[in-house]
Amino acid sequence: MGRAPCCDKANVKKGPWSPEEDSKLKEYIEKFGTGGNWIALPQKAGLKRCGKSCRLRWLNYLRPNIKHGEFSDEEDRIICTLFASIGSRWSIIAAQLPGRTDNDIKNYWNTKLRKKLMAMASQSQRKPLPFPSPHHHQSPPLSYQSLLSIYNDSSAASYPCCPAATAKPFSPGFEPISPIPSNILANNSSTLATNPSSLFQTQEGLSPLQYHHPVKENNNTNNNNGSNLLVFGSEASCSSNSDGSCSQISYGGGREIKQEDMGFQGYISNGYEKNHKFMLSYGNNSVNGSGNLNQWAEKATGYFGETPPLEYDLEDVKQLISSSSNNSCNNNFLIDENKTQEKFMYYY
DNA sequence: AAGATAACCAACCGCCGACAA
DNA sequence: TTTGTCGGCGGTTGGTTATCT
Repeated sequence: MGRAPCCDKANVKKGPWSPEEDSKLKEYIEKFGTGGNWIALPQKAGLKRCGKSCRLRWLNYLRPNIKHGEFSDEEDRIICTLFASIGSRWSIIAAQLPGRTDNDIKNYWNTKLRKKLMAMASQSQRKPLPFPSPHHHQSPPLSYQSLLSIYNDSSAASYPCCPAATAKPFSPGFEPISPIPSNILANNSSTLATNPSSLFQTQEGLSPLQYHHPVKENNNTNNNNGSNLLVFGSEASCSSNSDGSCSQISYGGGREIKQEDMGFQGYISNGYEKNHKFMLSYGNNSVNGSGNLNQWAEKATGYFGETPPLEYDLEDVKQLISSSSNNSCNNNFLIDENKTQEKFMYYY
């Protein structure tokens, strides 16, 4: 049984929005809000548009505080990192980049960022690879892992970070990663079956994303010296700080994350500190370099040759993150040697 | 200058999950 | 439990602009 169309397609306008339509929509929403019903909105607003179209136009273009234009290096890095961790879940990635829309980021990734990484890779092909390449003995092509590594290296100059690094990988303008609601990455969802987060599954088959809720700067109970910890780890749970507050929130099942759930703007204004560390840990595998190098070396696919298999992006980017943790101090990922399970962790 | 090609990006489409009846 | 509706998401399309030949 097919689904009824959301609107009478014969009587709705399609194509680019005119300034008049824009102002009508903007005016209406600013006055009355969406009313929680996009389908009914165009009629009320006097627009001959599909409700979905109105919603998209509002979210991607008319909404206040939308940022257009060039992406910064930091934004690039964040996109790469999140792409590596959660894949093409643009709405989630967008929620971490205030002012950017999922559509924007998706377009940017598909048209520029991926190519940017490729270009960097081809430039650096004359240099020795940071990884052994068992599959290609001559002129080994780069994998996406190394692409991202190259990216991190090339932009590292602006972040003279070093291991002890409280140096922040994010630009001063970057806001904290907001709490990822539970629903985000439920490991038992069918969506995630094809989702990269499944790569972080533990041997035990547990892989929900663990998330350490950011704590306020003045919360001295955090055992990371004020760093907040985001863990994509093995167990859905909520751990308490000594003061009884819960600074670690884990997310299991539930509905999909919504951008408004992320609430990054309100969150930003709530006094969370902005000096963040970004941390990736693969648990035991990441404790020493060889683990990751082996991981790299054992990978049978995902190298880029003359015709880069872009479908391996995600896989490669993910592995890169683990690899790059050990090969460069100027990436965003640090190792938590205390972890015994594979975890994807963000400190901030 | 003109046509061809590439790059960009706004918008559309269809699927999915949540929710209510 | 089933069915219908809606919001939301991600993939894709197609029009426009920029660049190349």
